Amino acid sequence: MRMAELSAEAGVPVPTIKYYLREGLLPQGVRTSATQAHYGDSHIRRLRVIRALVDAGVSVAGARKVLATLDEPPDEVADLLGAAHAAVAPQGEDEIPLDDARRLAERLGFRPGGCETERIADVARALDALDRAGFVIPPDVMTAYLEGVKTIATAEIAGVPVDTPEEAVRYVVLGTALAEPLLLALRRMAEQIAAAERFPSGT
Amino acid sequence: MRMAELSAEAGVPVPTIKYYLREGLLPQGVRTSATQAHYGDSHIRRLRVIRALVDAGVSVAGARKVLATLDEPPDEVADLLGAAHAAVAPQGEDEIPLDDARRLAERLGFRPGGCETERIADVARALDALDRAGFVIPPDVMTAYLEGVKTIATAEIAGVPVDTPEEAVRYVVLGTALAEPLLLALRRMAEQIAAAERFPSGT
DNA sequence: TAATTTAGATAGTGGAACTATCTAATGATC
DNA sequence: GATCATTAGATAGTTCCACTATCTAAATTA
Repeated sequence: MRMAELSAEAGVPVPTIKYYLREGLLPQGVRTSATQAHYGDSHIRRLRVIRALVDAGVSVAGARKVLATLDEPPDEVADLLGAAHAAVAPQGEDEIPLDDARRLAERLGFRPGGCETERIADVARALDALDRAGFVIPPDVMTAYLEGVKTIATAEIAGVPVDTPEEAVRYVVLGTALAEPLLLALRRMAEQIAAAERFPSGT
Repeated sequence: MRMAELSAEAGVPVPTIKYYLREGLLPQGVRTSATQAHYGDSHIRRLRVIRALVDAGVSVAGARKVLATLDEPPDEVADLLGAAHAAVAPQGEDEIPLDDARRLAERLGFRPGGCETERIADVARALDALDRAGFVIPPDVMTAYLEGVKTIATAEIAGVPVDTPEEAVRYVVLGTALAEPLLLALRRMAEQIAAAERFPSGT
């Protein structure tokens, strides 16, 4: 298939496809001459994934990392997850206290070596931001956060398909990035439902 | 306090403060003459909240909505939550099928009137994005998502302080926006911990 | 009086994600 | 085989966003 058809199939403008090619998000097609190349179904699928990532709020640079991990996955699941997380998590350089975050990690069942420091730092940064805004999360709510994410994460990891490595990689890498908007949307929906129960329409 | 001091106290550059004033995120100070105004502690606190929102990934336009809700909150909790959600949720115009999202809402305990359609549409959009990427969430994992967000949302709503309306408003509005990065970071951490248990360092 | 500070207006910057144009070479069609 | 459309690759331009800088006239402070 040629560029025009790829564009039509995937619903992505030609200049944008060229941009993704330049940025290394989409592999080159098979060259048939100096000014022609042709593309296959894998390109269509890849384009759909790119759009999904970008729509999910992942930057083009982040999407490149995610896709690079998909293409050349590390062998160990922990490393795979680490790469997926590194591509998606916001990064900051500044030093922040990790103690509170570490305590939360322990409450989640953390054991030394069971989780990279960078993820603890993520949590620490989020806590720090809350703190700087003067916002305090009630202890009971924090406990529920831990319980909720534990439920979620345990099921996600239990759901990693072990039949073929490709499936596992796809599941872990894309699941990390693409499920985020869904989880946030589900939380908002659940909040409204819970609010309707507690405050039945009258304050 | 004058502009320079406000800037120093809040750690925000003067031009940025002026920008926030222009954009209506920060209320004007009390004018003492044609070229002077002075600011109070409320301005410092407000600036910290603005920075926290922006750091949390909320756009300046979104932050303006969040702050407007803080300043003039609706009376009903449901409306308050709705306004906070509307300010934070990604918005899309296109028509998408709501059926799957509605089914999830029902599994969360939805009852007609218990949740605005816009939140269901959010979920629907997230599901659609997953779908377009060809990514399928295993049923067990989706069940865990529902259970997890239900745990989280129930505790959050139960934690709404009812002593003073101001507290309730602050809790609902800021909690909606500021807890998002924390939840995502906690999920990533929990995933790594769960992965370390299931795949103990050797695929 | 002189130096500093400020409000308000206007304009400029840098990054991100596209989008457009151009050229030379191909491929498809008449 | 002439003509017209298409393409790769290069380069440049656009739009939006969140700032950041400059300027002026007035006011404050030293």
